[in-house]
Amino acid sequence: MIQSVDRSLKILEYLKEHPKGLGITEIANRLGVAKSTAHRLVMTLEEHGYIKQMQEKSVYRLGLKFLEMSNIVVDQLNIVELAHPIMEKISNQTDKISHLVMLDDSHVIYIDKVETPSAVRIYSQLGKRAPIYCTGVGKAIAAYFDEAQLTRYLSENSFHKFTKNTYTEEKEFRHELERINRNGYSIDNEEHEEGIRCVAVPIFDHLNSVNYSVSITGTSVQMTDQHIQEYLPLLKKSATEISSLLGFAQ
Amino acid sequence: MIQSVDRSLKILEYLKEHPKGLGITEIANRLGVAKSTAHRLVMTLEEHGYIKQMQEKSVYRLGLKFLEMSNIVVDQLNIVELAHPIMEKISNQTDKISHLVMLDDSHVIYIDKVETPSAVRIYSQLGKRAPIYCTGVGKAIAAYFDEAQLTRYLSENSFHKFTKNTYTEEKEFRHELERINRNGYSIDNEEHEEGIRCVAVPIFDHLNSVNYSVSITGTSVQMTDQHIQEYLPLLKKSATEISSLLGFAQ
DNA sequence: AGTAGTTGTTCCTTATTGTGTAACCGCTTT
DNA sequence: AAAGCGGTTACACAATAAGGAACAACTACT
Repeated sequence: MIQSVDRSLKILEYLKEHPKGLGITEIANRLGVAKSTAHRLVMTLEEHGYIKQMQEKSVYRLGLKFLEMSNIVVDQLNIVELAHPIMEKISNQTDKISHLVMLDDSHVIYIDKVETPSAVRIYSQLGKRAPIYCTGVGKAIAAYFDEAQLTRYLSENSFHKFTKNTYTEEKEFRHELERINRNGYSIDNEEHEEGIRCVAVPIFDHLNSVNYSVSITGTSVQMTDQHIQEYLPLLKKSATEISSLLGFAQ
Repeated sequence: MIQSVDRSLKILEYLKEHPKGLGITEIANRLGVAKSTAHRLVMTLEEHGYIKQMQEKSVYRLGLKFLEMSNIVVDQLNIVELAHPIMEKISNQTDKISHLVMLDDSHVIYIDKVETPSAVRIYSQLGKRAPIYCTGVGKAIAAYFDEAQLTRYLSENSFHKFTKNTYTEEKEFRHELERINRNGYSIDNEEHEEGIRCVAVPIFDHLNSVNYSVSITGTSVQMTDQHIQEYLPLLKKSATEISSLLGFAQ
């Protein structure tokens, strides 16, 4: 651990906790170093744009450089890469297919899946689009829509009755979303395809918004309510892991 | 300028330019120091969360710490908070992307944006820096530079011809700024990217100075001169609103 | 108005601290 | 099996960052 670098990063920490800014003397006191030392550290950080001196002088704040950097970080948060090993664990422990989907307007897109050798092959394709209203993964995301998003979705999409369980009434669908939001998970009870059930949970990103979800899928024989309750803790824990890899704090 | 701190920040810069990550040896080579030195610097940065080692080992990337820090920075830029609802109105009424930018030396930084679900996705990133001379938002601000600022800007920056419409002659550029100053709005006529046009207006703060601007962006098909004239009253009114929220008295 | 007490900033000498050399470990390749 | 590639650790030396003191600019109080 290099002392001067460590000190400079501590300065950033202090400024983070004091958004109104700190002066050189305050910084020096907190660090327990001479003013001149603090000054040199601050100058170096300022040179690189990580902190900036306010025009009223005498206070320093965090600089815009962090915006630039965080942007790069967000870009390289490739969710598939991060989520894949976690999904492998899910599939290994449950011996079921796990899916990762992404919100795309009024649909979800399957962006990753993990199969297990012994799991029954269920037709699913990466890149496939599926409706929101009749899939576990879709509903898990929609449960976190705000009112404007939801009304817009409902007005622009009609509900096709794929199976006898498909929700087609707005009122019932809204109830279902509320229930999902309360429970933190959604179930697709053969609403899209006869004989296929799945359980899905939302993934939160660094902005606290839900654009992805992850699910476990199987035939209705493999996925009784009992099975689902058994898998839920693992699935929820996994989603939390993925969320925190995406920078979701708290 | 403290050498070790400077080096550590240079490492962050290298990692920014290599989102796929860099190894210790590569970092050491770029810095022109011994592997052990690079390693110690990297360790210190990692300790604080600014970089992280990937599980496949052997490469380091920027860490999530930047997300955390950038949130603080955004918070203290309360203009974003103030302007956001107004920008939402703009986007809703025009069904186009709106951007808020801030002057930063010889560039502008995108500090907020509002997209609409149906608007064509245009590549734009929060935190991105863009040149002043070839963007609508940049020119809207530069039009209010005083003579000293402008000559300084012109002497320190060269104009790269991104497209056939990019201004590269000082004389023409000065004329353009005068025109913008007279009219109160600027147009980016595919000067930065082919096929993208935008219209931007300046925002005044409590000191009557212009450090921000707000814009509407779209493809050249969506943003004909006619569209721009149609959107202008809304955009100007919105900028006035934001200005007064910042304490601009007039 | 003058003075005492802030602040940030600069200079210079010293020894603390960061540096490079070299060896080491774990891995893949030949 | 050994050579080559990565990252990691140990250590002696001297370059470099640290601290003290003095400065300038500013505010507040007498």
